[in-house]
Amino acid sequence: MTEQIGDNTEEKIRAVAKKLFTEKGYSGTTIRDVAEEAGVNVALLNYYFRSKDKLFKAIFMENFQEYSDKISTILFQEDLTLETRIRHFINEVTDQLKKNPDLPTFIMTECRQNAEMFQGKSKVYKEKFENSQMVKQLKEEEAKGNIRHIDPLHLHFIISSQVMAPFLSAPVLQINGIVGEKWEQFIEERKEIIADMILAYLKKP
Amino acid sequence: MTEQIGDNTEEKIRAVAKKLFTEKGYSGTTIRDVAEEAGVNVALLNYYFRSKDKLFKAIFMENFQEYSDKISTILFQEDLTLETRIRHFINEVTDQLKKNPDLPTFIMTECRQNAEMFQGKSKVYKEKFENSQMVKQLKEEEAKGNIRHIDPLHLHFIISSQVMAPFLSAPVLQINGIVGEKWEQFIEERKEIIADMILAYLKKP
DNA sequence: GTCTATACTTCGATAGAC
DNA sequence: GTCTATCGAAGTATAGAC
Repeated sequence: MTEQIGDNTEEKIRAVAKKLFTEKGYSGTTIRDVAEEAGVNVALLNYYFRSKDKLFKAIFMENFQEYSDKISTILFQEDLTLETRIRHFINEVTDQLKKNPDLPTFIMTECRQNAEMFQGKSKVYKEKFENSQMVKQLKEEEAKGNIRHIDPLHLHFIISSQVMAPFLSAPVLQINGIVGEKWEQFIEERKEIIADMILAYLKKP
Repeated sequence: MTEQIGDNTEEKIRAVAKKLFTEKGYSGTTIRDVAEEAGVNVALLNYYFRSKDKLFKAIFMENFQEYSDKISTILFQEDLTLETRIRHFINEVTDQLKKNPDLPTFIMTECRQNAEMFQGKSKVYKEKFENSQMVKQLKEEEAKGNIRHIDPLHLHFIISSQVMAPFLSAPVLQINGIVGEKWEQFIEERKEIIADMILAYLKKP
């Protein structure tokens, strides 16, 4: 009973920083904002995290890892048909992002301003992807004449960008009144539309 | 012979600022950077544009207008079949963005941090879209049984986000070696894939 | 129009008391 | 662990000479 989850100072700072960094980006966020909203002072941030940069990286890499692990899992899972895998991928990654709606923006912003940080991770991911069940399956189905030819990179990019799009564009949608209940519905409807669209394309001879 | 286009100081500042703002975002850009790269001093920026904020908005709104005008034109053009309109839209908007590759990021960042600025523009655009040839055509073709039903908002969002995706994700693609010649090729290939994909979906009963 | 010089503000970081 | 106080660096804005 002495401690509630997320109730200690370090967690509080982390939570606030995560919120602000994803909302306003690295440069747009000041450690003073974070401190104020967390109800502490600036010195304490540096006590826990040494610097703004380290605070950022601590939060960011945690988020990113979680997300890319989820993706890998589905890409490699053994017992799925191509169609099921694609639907599963779209549904799971969407749900994952719903829990972390600012992650796509987070990744984009950071890649733009801090590319070096991703060089390594990205190379590993690329190799994993190329050896995944998904790519293997794409080649097999194409050879069997079940689907048309598509560069796996293109397919992967299309799926990923379609899943991420409403999160990246959330502010634009918001301006158009797609918020709250409507937003939820919009995202859910997209799951099926996107999957159907990709599968319609693949299946067409 | 006394003046070359874009060679006067104001245009020079505007050009440099546009470059830096789109590269590094608003917060990431300093007026000292702009001044230095434009070969002038800080005071001159404030002489022409009064403040960093006004400089930014001047450039931004100019870019945005150009882009949304292009979109409107294609949405309203009279003598196009639905298929041609979709292909045309994808091709034209892609080409437009190739000339202005940082505009999507520009818009996203700004909507996130400065939503009020778009409230008006967005409402107007939405009404225009709902009364466009494209939406009219969608309803007609659906009534004729030529295409399946889709909420025009979903379709518009899918097309737009797919066209913008590689620009928003440029840094991620860059990390994966999609640069220069490869980038050019990637974008061009996508034009056809995206169009085929959307049309495959629509045409499927 | 363009420059120098400078006042004012904000930010990240740290020293040191408790 | 947490706070106050303060520093140096970077940024914004303006006054005033040319």
